[in-house]
Amino acid sequence: MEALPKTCDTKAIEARWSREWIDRGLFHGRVEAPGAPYCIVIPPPNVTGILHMGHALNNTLQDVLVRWRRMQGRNAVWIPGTDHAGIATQNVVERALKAEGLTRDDLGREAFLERVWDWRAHYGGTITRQLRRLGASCDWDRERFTMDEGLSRAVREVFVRLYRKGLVYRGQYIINWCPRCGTALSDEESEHRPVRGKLYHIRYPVEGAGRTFVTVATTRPETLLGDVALAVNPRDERFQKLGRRTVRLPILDRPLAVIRDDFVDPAFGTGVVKVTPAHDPNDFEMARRHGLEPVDILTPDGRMNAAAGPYEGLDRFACRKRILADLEAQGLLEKVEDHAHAVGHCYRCDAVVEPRLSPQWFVKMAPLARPAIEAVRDGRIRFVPERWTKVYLEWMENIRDWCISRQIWWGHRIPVFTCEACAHEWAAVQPPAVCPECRAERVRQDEDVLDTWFSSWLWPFSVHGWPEQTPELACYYPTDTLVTAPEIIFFWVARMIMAGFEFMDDIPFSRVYIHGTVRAADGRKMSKSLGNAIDPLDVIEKTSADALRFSLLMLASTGQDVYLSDEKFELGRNFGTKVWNAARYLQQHGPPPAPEAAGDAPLDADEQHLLARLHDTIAACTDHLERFRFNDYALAVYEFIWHDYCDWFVEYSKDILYGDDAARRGRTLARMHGVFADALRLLHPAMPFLTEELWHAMGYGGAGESLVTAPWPEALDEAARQDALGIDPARVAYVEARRELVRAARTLRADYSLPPARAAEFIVRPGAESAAEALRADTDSIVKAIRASRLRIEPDFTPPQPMPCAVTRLGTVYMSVEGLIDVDAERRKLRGALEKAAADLDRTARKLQNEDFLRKAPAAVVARAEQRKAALEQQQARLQRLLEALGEEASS
RNA sequence: GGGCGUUUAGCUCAGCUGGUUAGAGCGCUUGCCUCACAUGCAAGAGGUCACUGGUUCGAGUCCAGUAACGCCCA
Repeated sequence: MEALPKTCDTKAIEARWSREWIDRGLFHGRVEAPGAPYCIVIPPPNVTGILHMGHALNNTLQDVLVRWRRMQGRNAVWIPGTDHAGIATQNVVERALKAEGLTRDDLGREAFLERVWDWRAHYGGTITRQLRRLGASCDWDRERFTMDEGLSRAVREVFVRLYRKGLVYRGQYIINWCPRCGTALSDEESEHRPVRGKLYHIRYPVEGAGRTFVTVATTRPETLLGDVALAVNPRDERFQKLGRRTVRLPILDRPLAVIRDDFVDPAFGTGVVKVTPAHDPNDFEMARRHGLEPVDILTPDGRMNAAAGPYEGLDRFACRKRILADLEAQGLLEKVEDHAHAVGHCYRCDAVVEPRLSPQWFVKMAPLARPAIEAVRDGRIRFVPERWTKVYLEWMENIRDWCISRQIWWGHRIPVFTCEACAHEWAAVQPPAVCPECRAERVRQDEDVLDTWFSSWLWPFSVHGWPEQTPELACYYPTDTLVTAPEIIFFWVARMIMAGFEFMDDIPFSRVYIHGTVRAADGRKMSKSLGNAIDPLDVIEKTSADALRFSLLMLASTGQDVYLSDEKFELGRNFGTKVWNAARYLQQHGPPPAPEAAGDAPLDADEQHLLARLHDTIAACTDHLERFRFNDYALAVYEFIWHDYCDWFVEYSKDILYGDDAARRGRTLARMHGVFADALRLLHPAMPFLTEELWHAMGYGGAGESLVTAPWPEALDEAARQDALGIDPARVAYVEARRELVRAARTLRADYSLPPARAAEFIVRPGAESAAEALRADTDSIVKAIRASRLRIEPDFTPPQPMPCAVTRLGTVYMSVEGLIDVDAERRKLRGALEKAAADLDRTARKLQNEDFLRKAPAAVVARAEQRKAALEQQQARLQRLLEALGEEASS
C-alpha cells in the first residue's frame, strides 16, 4: 500500500481513471451480460456545442443513475452521441466561409456538405471529450451521431412509412420563417418573447366618401403592402354604416373589400384589422374563408419583393421606417401607441421570425399522439416530478402538425422524388435510378432537409440499429430512464414517445426525470452572451470533476432550478478533501487486517452505532436514488461520512488505534475499513474518481478490479442487524445520548472560556443505574472527548458548592473548576432551560389531557408524547434542584 | 388570457404520505495550528415557516383566497 500524499492530485487521478475505465471496457454494455438490462440514452448534445453547466448537471444525474445501477448488478448501458444540429452547424460553417469571402452557394451543395463534414471531423468531438472529463460512464463504443449511415437510414425509413400512411403531407401554410437562417422553423423553434413595440394606427381612405377613413391598428405596418382586405366583426355596430364600401390601401392604392368575420375582436385596437394572409396565420385562415388570394411581399432573406412596389429590395425593418414616414407625410398615420406584445425569435440565431406562407412538409400529429397520451395517462411512462405530466398532456391534447422541412443543406435530405418526365412523386428509402412509373431517368429529389428533431425523436431505438432487429434493440429497448430539462419536453420527449409507439409499438422509456434549469446567482439563465456563465471545465480545473458533480447534486433538489455561483463548488471540494483525509487517517494505521482479525469479539457500543448508521445510510441512499432524490442521496452520504464517521467515530477510534491493545486495535481497524469501504461504494456514483483512487490506495480492490463494478451495499433491517451483527438498539441509543452529554460538557467549557489546554474535572450524576454502568465503562473515551483531567460518575453527587452544570438524558454533568463560577450566569442559563422545559411540558401535558387526541391519534404518537412528558418532568425536576442549589427559590 | 412553480435563519436552499424540540451549507460570533484534515476542529447566536381564512385532536406540511417574484403556453 503506497502512502497517500497529503493532498489529492485530482488532475492526475481523473486522467488516470478515465483512461483505465475506458481501456478496460468497464462501461461497455454486452447484450449477453447477466443482470436485467438498464439503459439510458443521452439527450444528444449539439455537435457544435461545448459543455455548459446545464450539460454538467444533466450528465451528472445520468451518470449517478447508471453507475448506481451498474453496481447493483444491472446490465447497465448509457448510450452517448451527438445530434447534427442542422441550422446551428450550418451557421457555424457558413460563418467560417464568410471569413474566406465565400457563401454556400459559391461552393454548391456537395462541396458545402464536405466542408461541414470536415468541420465535424475537427471539432465535433469537443463535447464528448468534455463529457469524459466529467466522468460520464458512457458506452463510448456505442457512440452515435444522427447523421451516421445507420441513423440516416432510420430517418428515411420513418419518413417513407409516414408518407405512405398519409401522415406526412406537403402544403402551403403559414410557417415561422427565419430570414437570417433562410429556413422554416417549427412552432417550438420560434420562441416568443415579450417586446416593447408600438401599435400604429393607420388610416385607410374609404372609397367614394370624401375624406373619411377607416383606422386600423397594427404592430407591423410594413405588412400592409400584403393586405388583401380589412375585416370587422359582423356584430360590431360601429361599422354597419360602411355597408359594402371598399377602402383604398395606402401607398399602393389598391382597392380592398371590408369583410365581416367573427374572428375579429371588436375590443382590440380600433376593431378593424387588416387582412394579410401571406404573413399572418389568422389572416390566412380568414382569407381562406372569404376566398381571397394572399399577396406575399417578402423575399427569403427578409427583404421586400416586387409585390412591395416602391419598397422592393428594402429590408423589412428599413421598410417599416420608410412606410411610417410616407404614411405620416400623407397624413395617414393617426397615432402611435406603446404596445407590449410577444414576438417570435429564432431559437438558433435570435432573429425576429416572420410568419410566412410557403410550401413545406408537415407531419400529421393527432394520430401519433393518441397512444402517447394513453401511455402517460395510465402510468406506463411517468414524469418525475409528476407535475410535468400535466404540461405534457396539455400540449399533446392540443397538438399541432409539425413542420419538418428546412431550407438548408446540412441534414437528412427529404427522400421524396419527382419524375421530370411524368411528374410522378414518391418517397423511397434508397435513391431510385429511374421513375417507377415511366422508367425515365430524370428524377429530382426534394431540395429540403428534415428538422434535426426528426432524427432525434427516433434516438431511443435508432441508436440500437433500428430498423434492423438487432440483439441490442431486443435487449435495451425500451430504455429505462430519460433525464432532461423542461424546455425539451415538447421538442423531444413528447415526440420520442410518439415515435416509440409508431415504430416500435412500445414506450421508449418508463421514467422521465425532469431536472431544473441552471441559473446564475442573479436568477437569470446562464448564458455566454449574458456573461454570467460559469464554465464547468473551469470548475474542474480549479477544484475537480468530483467536486463539481457533488456540488451540483447537493444543490439540485428535485426538479428545482439551480442557482450557482463560484463559492457553491467549495462544498464539493471540501467534502472531497474530507474523504481524502479520512482515508489518510486509516492508512496511517496500516493495511486493513483480514476480516477474521475482528474475530467473534462482539461490537462495542460505538461500533454498533456506527454500523447502525451505516445501514440507515445505505437504505436511505438506495431509496433516494430509486426516487430520483439526488440531493437527499448526496446529503445522506455526506452526513454519514463527515459527521458519523469522521467527527465521532474517528475521534473515538484514536485512543484505540494509537493504544497498545493490539487485538482491539486490529478489530476496530478491520471494522473501520469495512465501513469506509462501504462508504466509498455509496459515494462512488457521485464522486467516481476520488472513490476509485481511494478504493485502490486502501487495498480494497485487486489490480484487475474496479469500484465501477463493485457491488452496491445492501442494507440490513433492524432484525438482521441484531441477528447478523449483534447490534442492540438500546446500545445505539445510548451512544446517541452520550454524544449529548459530551456536547453539554464541551458547552460548559466554552461557557467558561476554558482553553483546550486547561483540564477540568467533570462529575456526572447519572439518571439511572444502567447509565452509570455504561458511563463508567466509557470513562476513558469521554475524558478524551471533553478534555477532562478526571471524570467521576457519582449517583449521589451533590455539589459542595455551586458548580457549572447541565442536564442531559443520561444525567447531570458538573464541571469543577477552582474559583470559576458565575452564579448569575448559571442561574440565567438554568432558568432559561427550565422555562423552556416547562413550556414544552405544558404543551405535551395538555395534549395528553385532550380526549380527542387520545382517541384519534395513532397509538405510537400517543406513546411518544407520554415518553416525552416523562422525560420533561424528570428534566424539570433536575433543573429545579440545581436552581435551588444555587440558592434560588423553586418557582414553578 | 390559461397553466405551473417559488415564497422557511443574513444568503442559497432541504423539510416526501400532517405527528417529539423546524434542519443543512455558506456567512456571522467565540475559542483552537489537539499526533487525518485550518479546504479543518469545538462551541454559539440567528426563524411571526409571505399574508388571510378554513379543515383537523394536531398544519411549515392539506384546502380556499390574497400578494410578490419567476417560468411555460396562447
